[in-house]
Amino acid sequence: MKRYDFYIEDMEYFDPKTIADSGQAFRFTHLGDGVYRNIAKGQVITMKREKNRLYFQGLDREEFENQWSRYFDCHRDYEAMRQFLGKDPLMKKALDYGWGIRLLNQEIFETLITFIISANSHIPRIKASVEKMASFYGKPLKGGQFAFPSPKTLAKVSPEELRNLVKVGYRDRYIVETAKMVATEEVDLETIKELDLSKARKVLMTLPGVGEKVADCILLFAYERKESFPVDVWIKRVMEDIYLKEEVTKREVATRGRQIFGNYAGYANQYLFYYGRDHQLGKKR
DNA sequence: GTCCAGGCCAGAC
DNA sequence: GTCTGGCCTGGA
Repeated sequence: MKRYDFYIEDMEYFDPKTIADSGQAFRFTHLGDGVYRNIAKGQVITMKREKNRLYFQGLDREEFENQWSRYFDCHRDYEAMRQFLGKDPLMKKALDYGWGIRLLNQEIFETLITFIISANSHIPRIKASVEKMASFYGKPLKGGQFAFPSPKTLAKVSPEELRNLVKVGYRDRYIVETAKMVATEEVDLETIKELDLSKARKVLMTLPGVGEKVADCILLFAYERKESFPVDVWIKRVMEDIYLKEEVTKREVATRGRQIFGNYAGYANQYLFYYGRDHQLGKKR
């Protein structure tokens, strides 16, 4: 990176490209030459990994330590996690393949809405919708970028407008209704932090457009519930093929996933997803 | 033209 | 509680 504000040396298991492609966040963009831009927390930052150095621009070292370190999950011991998960052969491969994944700790409302959008969709389309949503309703940031809109703002948008402008399809009313429930604090996203996993899940699922899978994603990617195990089609295929050796319901896959991987279930999930999807694991011909 | 993708919801049993 | 069909949209 030609210009940077600071760099971190010898940071293991941190690769912007892998994070950008891991399907947990939708505002990473490859600007070319290995430089990635991300927008979060009202900031636009760019980063690049070159060998053992991780270059950052748009924030200084102090900001990284105070505000971004947790976002990038830097307070967790990835070595210990990899030791624990690496005991089985498939997971070992998945850990190597997705070596640079961080399990991000993102903003709650943004994660909630983007994962409602993600239902029955795919990454390029989700990203396009989220970018449009930000540019139409978000606060302007530097470089012509936009922050993710607030609950209040989205609560006031009409579903028709959302559908036409942001191309979210039938999820339009889910988004507006959910934004309303958050804006009025009918559902308080902060107090969910205090609840145990199953209770938190239930509360999230009272929001329209949030089912089991989306709730588990929000818990994992925004609430730091690393024992959460979201089950999408890829995880289901991989788990049935490699671990369970039988076809079961998604709910059963989630339960058994948490049993097998314990407190690291969320990490296992992320590596399996990234590896399984790229290798088309368990896909029926 | 047909098919389907990181699911959710409503309605029927 | 479990199962089924319908659903926006865009790209293969």
